Amino acid sequence: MLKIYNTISRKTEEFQTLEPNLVKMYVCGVTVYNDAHVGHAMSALVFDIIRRYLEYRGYTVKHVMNYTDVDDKIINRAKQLGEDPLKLSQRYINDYASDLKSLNVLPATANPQVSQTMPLIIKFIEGLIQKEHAYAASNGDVYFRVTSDPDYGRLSNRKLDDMQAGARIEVGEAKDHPMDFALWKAAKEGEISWDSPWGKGRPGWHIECSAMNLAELGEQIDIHGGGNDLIFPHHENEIAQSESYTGKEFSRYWVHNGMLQLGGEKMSKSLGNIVSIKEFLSTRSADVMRMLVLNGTYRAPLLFNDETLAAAEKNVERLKSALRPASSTAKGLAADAVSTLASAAESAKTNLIEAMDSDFNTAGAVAALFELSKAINTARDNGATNEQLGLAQASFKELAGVLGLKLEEKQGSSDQDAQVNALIVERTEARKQKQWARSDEIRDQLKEMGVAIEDSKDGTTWRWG
RNA sequence: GGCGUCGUGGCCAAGUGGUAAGGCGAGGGUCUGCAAAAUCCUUAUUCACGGGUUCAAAUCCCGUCGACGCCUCCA
Repeated sequence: MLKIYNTISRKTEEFQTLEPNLVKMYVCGVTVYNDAHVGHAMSALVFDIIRRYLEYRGYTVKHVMNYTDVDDKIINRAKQLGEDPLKLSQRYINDYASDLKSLNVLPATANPQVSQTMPLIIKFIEGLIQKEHAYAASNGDVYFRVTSDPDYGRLSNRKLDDMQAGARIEVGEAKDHPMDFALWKAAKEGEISWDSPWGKGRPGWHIECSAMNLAELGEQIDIHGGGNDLIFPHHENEIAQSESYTGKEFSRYWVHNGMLQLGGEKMSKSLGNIVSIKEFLSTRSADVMRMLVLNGTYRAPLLFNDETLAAAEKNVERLKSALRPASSTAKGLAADAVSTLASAAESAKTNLIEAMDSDFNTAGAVAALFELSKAINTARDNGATNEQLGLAQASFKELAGVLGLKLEEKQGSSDQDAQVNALIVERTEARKQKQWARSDEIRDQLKEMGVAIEDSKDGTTWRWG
């Protein structure tokens, strides 16, 4: 039985879907005006892992991730670059999509964009005005009336009175209540805008997600996800809008990932302590980024530093070792050793499911993979044939795949491979002659080229990496 | 100040009432010409601190200290 921590109840709850075997999951995507960073990658990976696991458990997952392509920051940046804002955002949408692909994140089943949801957004706002949850202000903005929602604040566990007490909240002149938030913003001179019953303008930040949810998944969804920095005000306001509009519970489970930490602080565009996904992938593999996430707890802050990265890198290498072929001189395993390996594969599966069922305990799931890789490697060391290893390796690969790990060895071109093979032949000859200096020289040369070699009784094997 | 998450070995991190998974690092062994990889052994009588409940607590309760996030755009 899968259990998920639900932000709104602050409890771990049994997971039950609205419809049998179907999960409707909406995850807040990014505002596209700049290169995405590894913090965004963390969030994308967390929900990719959740989605993969749900699918592994037999659910069909409708996974919606939106793009915010209309926003102040986009407008500002477009102005700086002298570029059309929608062109700019489209450029970064394509960019982010390719980042996600590089990270082996499965494409969402839908990727709605604000700019393409205008009619529904306007209709949504009109509905809220009709139900007196919103009002058009004198300045051309439309605001949501927070006092019209008796539950307002229940996701983030805040009370309107407490929030008002904060000195940082200034009462907008046009607002009836300081916490009222914009559904529609009147356009400033020369800004990109859309026609609406309230004049030219554009949507506020929160309404887009309510509208796109409705468009893609309907009135009620199973999982709503995003970074925990979105709990307030974004998700709080989404709930207020959607539930005021439909009169129904919006999302059953609210799932929030913790923030990636660089130097003890949240990585964010505004703090400037950023490593972009592209920078990361120029030196390390997608599996390493994913392993970093898997090693942690999705809800907790994730430490991004040399030590945690080095560990993740080693972990990936270690898992890869389980997939290596049998020794060419393997004599075969005795029956009892074969069944030991088979039961190791069985318990790895059981343990992985048990861990993941417990609020996506990925660290526990990875531990199950380590146990199995050890069993496989031991079997190989004891002379297992490829056939004997095959079954365990297949389940190992399947389980790693549930977590989204590819565990592929790097490939070289055939020219490069030929060059390496020639050097290996030369080195083998040198070793036969006990010319250790020459042998080690070639090994160093290969290392420079990015080739790791292993000598054993039955010869030398090598691989890129 | 308010809300929330959390504080487990050198580091990352499971474990939420019955006596500390896993990984990285470190030390030692097997293997090797030497390495590398793999594998084996060792590495927390103890879970921020102080009280309390209990036959029994890292796990529950109270308090203290500390970290991080949100309260303003943010994955």
